[in-house]
Amino acid sequence: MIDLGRLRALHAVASYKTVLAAGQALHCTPSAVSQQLAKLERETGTTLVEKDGRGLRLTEAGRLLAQHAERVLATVDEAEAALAAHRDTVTGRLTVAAFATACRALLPWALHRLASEHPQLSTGLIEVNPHEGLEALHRGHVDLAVLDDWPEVALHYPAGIAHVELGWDTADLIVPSGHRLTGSTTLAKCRDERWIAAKMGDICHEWLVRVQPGVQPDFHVVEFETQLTLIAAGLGVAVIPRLGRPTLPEGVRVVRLTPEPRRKIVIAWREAAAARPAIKAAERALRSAWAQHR
Amino acid sequence: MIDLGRLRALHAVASYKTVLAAGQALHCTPSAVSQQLAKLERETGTTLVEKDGRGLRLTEAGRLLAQHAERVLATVDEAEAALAAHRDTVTGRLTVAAFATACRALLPWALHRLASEHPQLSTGLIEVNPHEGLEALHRGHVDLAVLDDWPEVALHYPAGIAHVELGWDTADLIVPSGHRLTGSTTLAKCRDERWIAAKMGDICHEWLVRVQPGVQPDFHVVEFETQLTLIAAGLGVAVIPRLGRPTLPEGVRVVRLTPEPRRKIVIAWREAAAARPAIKAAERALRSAWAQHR
DNA sequence: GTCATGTTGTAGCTTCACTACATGATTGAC
DNA sequence: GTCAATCATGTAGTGAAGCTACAACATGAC
Repeated sequence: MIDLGRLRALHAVASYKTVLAAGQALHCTPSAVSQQLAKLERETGTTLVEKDGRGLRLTEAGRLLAQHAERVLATVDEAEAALAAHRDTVTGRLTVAAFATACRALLPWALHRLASEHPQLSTGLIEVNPHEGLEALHRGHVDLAVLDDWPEVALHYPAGIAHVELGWDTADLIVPSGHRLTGSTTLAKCRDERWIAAKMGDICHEWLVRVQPGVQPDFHVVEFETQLTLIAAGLGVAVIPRLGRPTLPEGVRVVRLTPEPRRKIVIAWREAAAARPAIKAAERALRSAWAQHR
Repeated sequence: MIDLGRLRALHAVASYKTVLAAGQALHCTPSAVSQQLAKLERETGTTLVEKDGRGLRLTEAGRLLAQHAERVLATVDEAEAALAAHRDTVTGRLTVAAFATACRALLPWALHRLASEHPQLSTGLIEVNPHEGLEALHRGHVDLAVLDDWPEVALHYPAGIAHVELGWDTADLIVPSGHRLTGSTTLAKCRDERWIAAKMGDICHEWLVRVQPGVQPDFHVVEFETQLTLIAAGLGVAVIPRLGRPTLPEGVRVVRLTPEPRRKIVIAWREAAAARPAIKAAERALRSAWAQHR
């Protein structure tokens, strides 16, 4: 198949009339242009130029090919321009993975903002736990992950995954209204409580048994809304983060813990996609949603 | 500017999904394809592919560029196809130079035939003497020349000019009706005649003074029609070729010469343009016109 | 004729692209 | 869990291709 350099040479000669001028336009010597033309003629088996006095003249075939060369070069230009524009455009599809409470408390606002500011971007969301999120990110099933990272159960970020801190979310102990504990306390003092926690394997569950060795939760439910109902019924206590926490029902009370249990909220993406404008725009939108939440 | 080979690699990967298959399609190793992609990414400053399990997945930018690559490659294909079609098509513009009597006796038929058989070909004609014809040919002012070549004043064909014989044209001595010579004669026996010839510098004039040393024509007119009128008026004799000779007026007679003065009718073209279909078609048309003339 | 302007061929250097092979990652079967 | 199959990619080496500098040649103006 024809080489682009040859077409450029032919097109330059067609435009500038002489090999010398074409060479200047292409930033090379006339000899190089002449050689390119000779090779193009050999490769196409066609006479493209003829001598005309001191200069050259294109044959019919040369003019024909030069016209097509112009189209080819224009198409290549378009491709480059489109790519350059793409580099600066928030576009395409962005799928986000996020942990449950972020899905409720942050993503609706962030995705709405993204959609309104960048109509060319289409978005998707899946709820995941942090491990699933990193996996999905790594495998390319999602483009961005919003993860909660408990220091005590620190996440391991695989190579090729970049992450940045969005902020810190504090969790409180939630107890039934008539509970003996008030004001603030430490986890150690709660050792004998009946615990309500997420299911085994869930990071909140992991965190609890890590932070409070020996704890054996009696109730395993995922949704905080349900946990709160169980607490209100006096069945136990739970540690529930503030982000996305439902309005507290009657019959429960907040007890602050010291030290405060905190989880880091993290945004992660593939380093390979770091330059993508949609990623950066999504980070901005998430920060905006985070600020609004606080 | 983007290189075609790289675009081909990207397009193949987009089509075949794996570097391996793309390599097979492009008849090279997967390593080569991989290197091309890596260079394309470096050159564009864009991430085009991402790992996806054992294979690859194109990024948004990759898909975008692959789409454009498809257009570019299609445009290049069109260019090649157009050139190939052009190679087999009698098209463009063909300018012919011919000597005076050929212009009258051959070219009308030949050009008419060319025009009717090849509507895409546009033609032009200029009347020249053989030297002018070769010059015009050499300089590219015309694409084909029809020349008369008197053996005694043989033409010199510059390098790069090809020629082929079309046929031989005989000339006769034309004398007033009452002239002493009849039947046939030799030029030597006409030494004392009053000569009517073309202008100095014209090849017919050159030929006469070369063949008949010492001859000093008294009348110098270019057109044979006029020469015949002068002969009919009894003012002299002339040697007039048969090709394109006007109908003889009253008052003149043909005297055959021995040996017969003959000129070779030649078609010439630039070797560089020899492969052009229009040149070959024009030769065929001229041969047809020549056969018709005889 | 001489000079300015152009094209083109040649030798040599540099760059580029490809292959062969090795390495590393992932998947699915057992 | 291990192993084999599949695939991408990095590296070293090799051969080809492109470019430059220079020379040779052609043309046109004066």
